[in-house]
Amino acid sequence: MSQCALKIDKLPSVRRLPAYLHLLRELSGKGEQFVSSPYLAEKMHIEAILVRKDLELARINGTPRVGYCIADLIKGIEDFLGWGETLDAFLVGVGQLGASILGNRELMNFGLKIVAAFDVNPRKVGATVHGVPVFDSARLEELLSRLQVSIAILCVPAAEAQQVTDVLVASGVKGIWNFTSENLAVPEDVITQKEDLASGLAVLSVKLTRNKPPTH
Amino acid sequence: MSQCALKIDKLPSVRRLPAYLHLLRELSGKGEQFVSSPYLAEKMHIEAILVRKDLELARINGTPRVGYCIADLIKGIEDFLGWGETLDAFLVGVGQLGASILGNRELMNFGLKIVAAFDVNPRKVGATVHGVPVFDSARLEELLSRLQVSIAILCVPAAEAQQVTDVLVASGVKGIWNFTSENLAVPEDVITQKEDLASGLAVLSVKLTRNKPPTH
DNA sequence: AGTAATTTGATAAAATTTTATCTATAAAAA
DNA sequence: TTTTTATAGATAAAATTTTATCAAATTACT
Repeated sequence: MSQCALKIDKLPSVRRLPAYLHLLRELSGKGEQFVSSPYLAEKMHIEAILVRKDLELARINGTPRVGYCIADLIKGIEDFLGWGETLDAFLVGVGQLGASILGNRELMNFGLKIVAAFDVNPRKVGATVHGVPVFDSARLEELLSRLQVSIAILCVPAAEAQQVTDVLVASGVKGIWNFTSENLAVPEDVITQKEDLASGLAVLSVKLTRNKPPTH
Repeated sequence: MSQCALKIDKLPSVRRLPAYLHLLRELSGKGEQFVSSPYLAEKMHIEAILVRKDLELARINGTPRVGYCIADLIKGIEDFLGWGETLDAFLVGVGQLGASILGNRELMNFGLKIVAAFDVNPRKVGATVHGVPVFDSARLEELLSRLQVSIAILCVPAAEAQQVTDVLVASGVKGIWNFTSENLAVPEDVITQKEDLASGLAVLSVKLTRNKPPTH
């Protein structure tokens, strides 16, 4: 087995890393130097041992009775996620959702900088939404190749999702953050990440019904 | 072990159910009667056996060589999720994100009906956003007890999240769909579901970096 | 009618994720 | 200084989730 083939999945852990990062930055802002796994566990509502397992990804050593150095942890997590230097991204589809993503100041803290947005609506083209210029979707291909952007945020209506995706892929986009309800078809070397509001609601619904007193 | 204590977790499966529902409704709309696990698997980019495992939750029997009855599946999934009859919900915080959630027509298909929104901004109070009236946040407690709403969608700034949560909990809210970056503290009998944009981005980032050719 | 092909569903295995246990270590307290 | 306490980290166990295997069932084909 080659040194490159080591599987570093741990997707559930990866999913929790941004929450740690958020907490750690908050603590850092308050001037804290160290943090312990029990502290983080309490905040995150998980077990301390799980926190330690998660933080193994950051490859930072803590010290007994003291905890982890917050600055090191932040750096370690950022490095693991590749959020050291921010990546440029395009956003396609400046509807309600697209606009709210453009307005999300926090994204910049997450390794992503949206440098341009695209829409088919002529009344939106030319405008600037939260500091991001909106271009005509017809220029997507042109600007993609010009700016060498490899990440796209997809917020178009479901009916157009696959078609836009095909353009993105053809222009060399390697990662698509998919906010549509479509299951996109892409080549093997393109990564898609689908965000699905409903899945969270499903979890909430199930937990709520399980929480109710039985009705028999 | 009592008959009520049987653990019906399978959270990953639960998370996928809405995606099945979406596909099934689409097929149903096209007049299809039956669907097979290999078909759904291809659409969802997962294995057929996993589809069958997931669909066990709906407690619907398929027939060999034919598949599952789409109408039955839809009903079974809706019932499992408690999405048979829609629940009323309040939305608190009509910012960009809140407004985009109010505008999400699909939510109604997911067992949730937002009957009122709340904001502290006097310029928003009194308005109607996507058909939902916006009230002053000061009236949250009053209207919660009056309308007996048990689900809240939290879209306020992080700094106010816990404070608003305390009001919600005090007024009998049992489920909070949390779109803030705060880890809310709530009593044991209150369910919170935190939506975290960044976690999806983390997965995308990690997969992208793992996808790259090694640099040594 | 008989055969082949496809799909479900049951059972089992494998993989992943979470939790538990224990030792070593560093700091605080006695 | 010695003892106590809290925490990290290693190892192991348990729980969960995904994948595999195979028999039974049903349809389509010969």
